[in-house]
Amino acid sequence: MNAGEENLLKSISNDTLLDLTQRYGQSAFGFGPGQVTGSSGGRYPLTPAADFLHGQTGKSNESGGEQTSDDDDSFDPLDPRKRGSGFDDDKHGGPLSKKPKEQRSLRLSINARERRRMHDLNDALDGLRSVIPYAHSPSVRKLSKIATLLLAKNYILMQAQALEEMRRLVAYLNQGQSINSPIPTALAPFGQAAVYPFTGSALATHADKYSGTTASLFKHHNDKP
DNA sequence: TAGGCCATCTGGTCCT
DNA sequence: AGGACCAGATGGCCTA
Repeated sequence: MNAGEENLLKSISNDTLLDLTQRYGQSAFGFGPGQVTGSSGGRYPLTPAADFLHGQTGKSNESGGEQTSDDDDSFDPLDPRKRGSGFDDDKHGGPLSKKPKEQRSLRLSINARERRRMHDLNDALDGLRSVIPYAHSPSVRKLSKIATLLLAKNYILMQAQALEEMRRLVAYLNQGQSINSPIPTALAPFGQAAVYPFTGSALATHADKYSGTTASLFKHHNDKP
């Protein structure tokens, strides 16, 4: 882990998590060990396990060319979300319009493959979104890619740390000490520092970098003027 | 209107 | 040779 990453990890703060909690509501962060927020929102209907499996199998299914030939995938130039730069569009006189038919065909094939690859990547990101703790509500804006990765990374770190604290607690109890004896300093913050171990605000920092403000990441869709 | 985010195209590189 | 991966470029949509 390099210094930048370390700084990032250390900087996920209680404040940031508190902020997320407030924005998404308590239910979105009602996760203890073993409890991931329910993905009952309409957008992420799969269970985490099922979705993970889907993510694992989806790539092989789709990339295997199960149903898509190179040129007949779901690309729709009229769909605003699927429109690209249009360089292969004769109407725009792109480079491909001047190339031999064979080269153009090859290019289209490569483009289709790349599109599928990116769709697989996005499917995997959706799967990741579905298992990290934030409000999976249709009224909440979907996490951006970068926010998804940052949140997931820190969620993993928090879980790992919580697990470690749990192990230490079990070891301590197994030593036969009275439960009424003073809790060691190391265990005193269990449930707080263990779950929210970091100080600073790297997520906010990165969110600011990529989104302008942290708040913009979690804005509600129906917050329209 | 500017900035953020995204999908797509494209050419280059690496791998099998 | 063909496919996967990557990064840059481009243009569209959305929001503050």
